[in-house]
Amino acid sequence: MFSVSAKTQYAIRAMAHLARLEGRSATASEISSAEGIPLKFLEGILTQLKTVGLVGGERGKNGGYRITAAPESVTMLSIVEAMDGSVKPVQCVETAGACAQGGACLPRKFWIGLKDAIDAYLGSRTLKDIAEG
Amino acid sequence: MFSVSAKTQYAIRAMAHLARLEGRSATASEISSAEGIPLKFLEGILTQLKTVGLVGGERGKNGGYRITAAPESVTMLSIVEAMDGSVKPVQCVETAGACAQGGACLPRKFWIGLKDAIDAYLGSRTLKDIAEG
DNA sequence: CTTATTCCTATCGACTTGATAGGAATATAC
DNA sequence: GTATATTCCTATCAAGTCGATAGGAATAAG
Repeated sequence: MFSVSAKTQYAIRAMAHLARLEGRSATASEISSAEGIPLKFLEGILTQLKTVGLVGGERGKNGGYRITAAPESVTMLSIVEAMDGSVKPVQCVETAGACAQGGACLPRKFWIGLKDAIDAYLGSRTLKDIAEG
Repeated sequence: MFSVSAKTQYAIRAMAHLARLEGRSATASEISSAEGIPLKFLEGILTQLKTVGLVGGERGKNGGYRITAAPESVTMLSIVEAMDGSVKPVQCVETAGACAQGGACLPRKFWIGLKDAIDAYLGSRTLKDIAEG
């Protein structure tokens, strides 16, 4: 239950790898072999991390990826959300009007509480906690 | 991310239905039509809830299902675990020795912390909170 | 112009999930 | 003891998701 996708786990490893480089860049190939992540799969992950601005990519020879912020300012939540979207135990946590019971819907409050608990945890931990800088 | 299966959502609705009956029994058919849950699917869910002891089932004519404990003593965690197993963001949260880094593995500590946060929330809410008894 | 790299799109097999179907076991009622 | 209502067991199915692979286009350095 509540298992995390391989994609997200890979993303965290990749981000931790880049964090240890302190701003220097690494190619997808380097990260792939260092962290044991399938290259082509990793490419997609890095592209995704790039679109949300967590990493920067430079094309062409001598290109590569670099982290764009200090590890202590990158929350785990931002990485998880970049991969698998926002925490949403049930669909209706985002659509207030969907339920017939409206604001009085107890299950909805329950699920929103769960989302908040998860977001709070993931939002309070940073890459620095993981990368052992 | 972290979406809850339809099965678990159905199970909660079914349990809430039984909770409002205060110990009286209901057939799967009744619950199915009252809560809008596919009958055959629901049967499997109730069987599963029975194996963990959350409900009792009586066969034959005039049979049905009844809740076995007071709603305020049934945690949401127990229902969720009955449906989809224990909260386990990554495999290694249960197998301490799997990781090469052993006890020093920071990601593992991170995931265990997430599990603990989720378990704490789900364990602190009960059926009573949902069923508006 | 060659080479190394990011980036884009398509595809694949395996697995999971929600749902359906048929029927066996069991208990009640008449 | 037969009909009926119900739980319970097993098998199956379609659709979707996921992890992974493949080929190649765009881009930049030298």
